[in-house]
Amino acid sequence: MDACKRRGLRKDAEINRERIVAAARVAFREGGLDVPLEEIARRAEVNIATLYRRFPDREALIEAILADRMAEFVEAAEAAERVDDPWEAFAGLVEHICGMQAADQGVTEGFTSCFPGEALEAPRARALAAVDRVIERARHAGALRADFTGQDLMLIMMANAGVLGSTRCAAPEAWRRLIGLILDACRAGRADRIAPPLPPAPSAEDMRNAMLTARLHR
Amino acid sequence: MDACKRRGLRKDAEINRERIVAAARVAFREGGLDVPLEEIARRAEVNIATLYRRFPDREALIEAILADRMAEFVEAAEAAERVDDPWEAFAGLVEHICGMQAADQGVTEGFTSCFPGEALEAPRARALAAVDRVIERARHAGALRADFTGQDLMLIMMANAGVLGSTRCAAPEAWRRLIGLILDACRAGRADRIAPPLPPAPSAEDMRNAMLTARLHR
DNA sequence: AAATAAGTGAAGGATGCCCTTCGCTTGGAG
DNA sequence: CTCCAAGCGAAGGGCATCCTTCACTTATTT
Repeated sequence: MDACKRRGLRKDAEINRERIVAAARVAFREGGLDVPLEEIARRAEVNIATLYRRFPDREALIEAILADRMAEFVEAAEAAERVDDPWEAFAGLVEHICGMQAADQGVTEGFTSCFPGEALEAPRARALAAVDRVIERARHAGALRADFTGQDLMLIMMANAGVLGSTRCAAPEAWRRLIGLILDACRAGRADRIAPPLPPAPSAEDMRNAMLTARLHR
Repeated sequence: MDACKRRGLRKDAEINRERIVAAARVAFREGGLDVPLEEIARRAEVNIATLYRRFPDREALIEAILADRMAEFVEAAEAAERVDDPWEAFAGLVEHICGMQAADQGVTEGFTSCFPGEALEAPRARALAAVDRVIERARHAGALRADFTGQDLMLIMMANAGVLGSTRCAAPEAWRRLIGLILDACRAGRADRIAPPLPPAPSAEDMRNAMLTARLHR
């Protein structure tokens, strides 16, 4: 009764809600986070007003859809912690994350342009913490280059997003080549030319703000 | 008289044209290729109709602006051919190209989303030919990993575009870190894990078509 | 200096998307 | 069975951007 938030939904409304969520999942996956909401309503065979009643704005809908993708992110990161070989843990995690981006355009945009919505903050922080532990372990094991940081992983995700944006249709496997190259670069002892570290290493906070403003500017 | 295409321009019209071009150069650099044409007209202190009279559509304007960026691309690639050390030639060229992307958002979008406009086809082909020669030389000198191809350079540009899209404001030097990493990966003999080559290597034609359609879809 | 070809700007459809309103319909409790 | 709160769809207001039209102005030519 008092329990969950929306369990006061009438049965038909609940059905419609599921139709919307399902349609949005597909639409965001295939068309990115900017697809017209009206298209989502059409795919759900539901009136646009119904969509707006259930989700006050686009952000709310995105949040609902991205929630379980984010959960997968958390799970993948924590699973990587349990992989024995530190390098395999790291490399496998990178591949998993980038694979998620490749499989879902909404993930690509949502994870790199900004991490929208407060509801996703907690799982996101949890995932990043696990990721950091995986990175630290690989570094200390001497498998991962010593100057690698969590910021670099963000960089990799952004780079992957760029490749996917241009090749998703024509060469949907091209991203594998990119992260193959990058993983080569990440192995410890491989570098005799040192890639410059990010200069004064902008804080995660700065990054986040910049991402938000960047998104608004468009 | 019959000679050049637009040398029939009246003097005031020529002046206005220059104002438009100058404004567009700045606007595309700072805001990307999607800036409203009305904003360009405003910056040029010219009526929107004047802009449309001179450039029938956005593509025509983009073509005019990107022409000299493309010329710089050609020049950089051919200059790299004259650099003695094959690796320095290659690495310097990659840095130059990515630096152009970093300096100009219009270049970032124009060079990776698609290469718009027939007028740019010729210089583009010329640049890519020179790039290929630089790559071949570095490979044969044993400096560049044996499996590196011209496609990989495209991949690098796309990856760089992705990083720039998310960091241009907050961390405008972040891209250097990415290409530092990637260049590490490109040195010959560095790879004991082989990055998978692009599978059946989609033809340049396929790539191009996909880029065009991708652009249309947005 | 007048004629005329060319250029200019203000205004105005057309489209596509966001989001809201309002009268009708319907599920489900009494 | 009846009732009504909740849900629904059709229609529409608002805004941004693209691109065009047309009456007026200005540069050049004779």
